[in-house]
Amino acid sequence: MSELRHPIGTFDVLAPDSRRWEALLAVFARVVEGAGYGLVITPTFEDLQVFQRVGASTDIVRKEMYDFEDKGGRRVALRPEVTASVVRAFIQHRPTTPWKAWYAGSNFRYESPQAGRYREFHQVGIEVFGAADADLDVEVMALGWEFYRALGLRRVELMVNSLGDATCRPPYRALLIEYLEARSGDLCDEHRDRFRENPLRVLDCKRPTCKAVAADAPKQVEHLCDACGAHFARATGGLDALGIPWTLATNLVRGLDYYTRTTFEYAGLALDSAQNAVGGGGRYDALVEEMGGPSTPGIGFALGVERILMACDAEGTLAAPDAAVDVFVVDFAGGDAARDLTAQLRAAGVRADRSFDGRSAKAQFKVADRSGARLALVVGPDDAAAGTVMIRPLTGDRTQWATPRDQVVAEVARLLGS
RNA sequence: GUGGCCGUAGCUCAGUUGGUUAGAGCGCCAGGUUGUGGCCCUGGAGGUCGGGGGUUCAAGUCCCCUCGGUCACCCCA
Repeated sequence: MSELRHPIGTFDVLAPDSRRWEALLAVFARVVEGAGYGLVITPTFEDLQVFQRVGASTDIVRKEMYDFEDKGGRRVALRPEVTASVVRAFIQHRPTTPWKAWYAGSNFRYESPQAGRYREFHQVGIEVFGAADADLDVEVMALGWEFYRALGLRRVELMVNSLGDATCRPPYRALLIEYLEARSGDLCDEHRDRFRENPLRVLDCKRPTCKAVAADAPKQVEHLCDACGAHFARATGGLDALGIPWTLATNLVRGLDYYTRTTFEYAGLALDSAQNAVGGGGRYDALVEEMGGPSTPGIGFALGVERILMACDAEGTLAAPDAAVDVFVVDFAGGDAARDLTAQLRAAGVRADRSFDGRSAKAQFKVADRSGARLALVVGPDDAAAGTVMIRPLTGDRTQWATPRDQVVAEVARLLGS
């Protein structure tokens, strides 16, 4: 066992597994860029305040944040999620709205790892600022849906809820507290004392006692104000119009407190329930203003890369694409040909590899075979003296032939093109 | 933070009631073919048995501690 390892809750991804990551990111970029979203790159760490303003009362910010003091005495934190950073960037740069952004990157939460849960994990996501239209909710939910479909996933469920807004959430909240007050004896230990601070959390509690209470609790969707009700009807009607199946999840409460109106989650039905949340998001119309910016509506989602890959494993989709070079140069005449030919081939757009350290012809051919190359270029002492290169197909009819050294790159390009 | 299970070669694992120099398959390297891959044959490299302490004539094996992995609770992606 070597002494140095990756930190707890982190992991390395090497090829060929990493090719699945490349493929996943390429599919995501294709889907969202095809809808007018542009890549936004924000820092991996931010001033601690950026995250504290977003969710001071949530576990993610309270207990799981990787925060520390840097050498300049600043309190900073590795981002536990990306939305806060993107909001901060929006406020700082004030791009024209509607601003449609996508991202891909690491997030950090200090908790003990288990299946599908890591201290550093990866998300892809989108955010849109400056449009309150319910049709945008439809677009955002549909893009996530399309992305899963594009990966080949079939067993994904879209769950939708509305959390109301500043008009209808407070009265609903009061109603919920009143209900919980009457049933407080039936709540789990944790929520019996704490339901007054954050009553919505009880709806999300997985303990059987709380679940029973939550089942009969008043539902926000039945107590929406007229504006939120119309918004929700338009958003869900839009999903129906696009033929995207969805289910109403009246107890859906997300882990961050900034959501308003439409909230949603994607569940991977092929996964165990402990890690079946493969993505989630919602509207956050008050967040930009809360963080010190102009009053601006917003909506977005974040999808968990590790969870999605688990779902792909479970559904047997998204195989790692084969990576292969086109040509492998076998040189046992001193190495000049391997050095020069690989450079010339690459300059001509041909993927080319070679061996090093003067290995035997047999060893070089073994590596050539493993490389997946279609062609080998062979240069031994006789070829070098004659100024020729042997072209040898590595599959099918393996008859090889000699080609003049100064024509071989063009010849290879022609062979590969056909 | 709490609990279950698990740590032997790069990987997957075997290793008997404690007993000599810890093994296999795969992978890797070399040779069999002084210039030609996949199959085959032969050989080789590679291990402080996670670490520390203890019991014992003797510990990969038993005990304690510790570190790590993994899964679950909580929370979430």
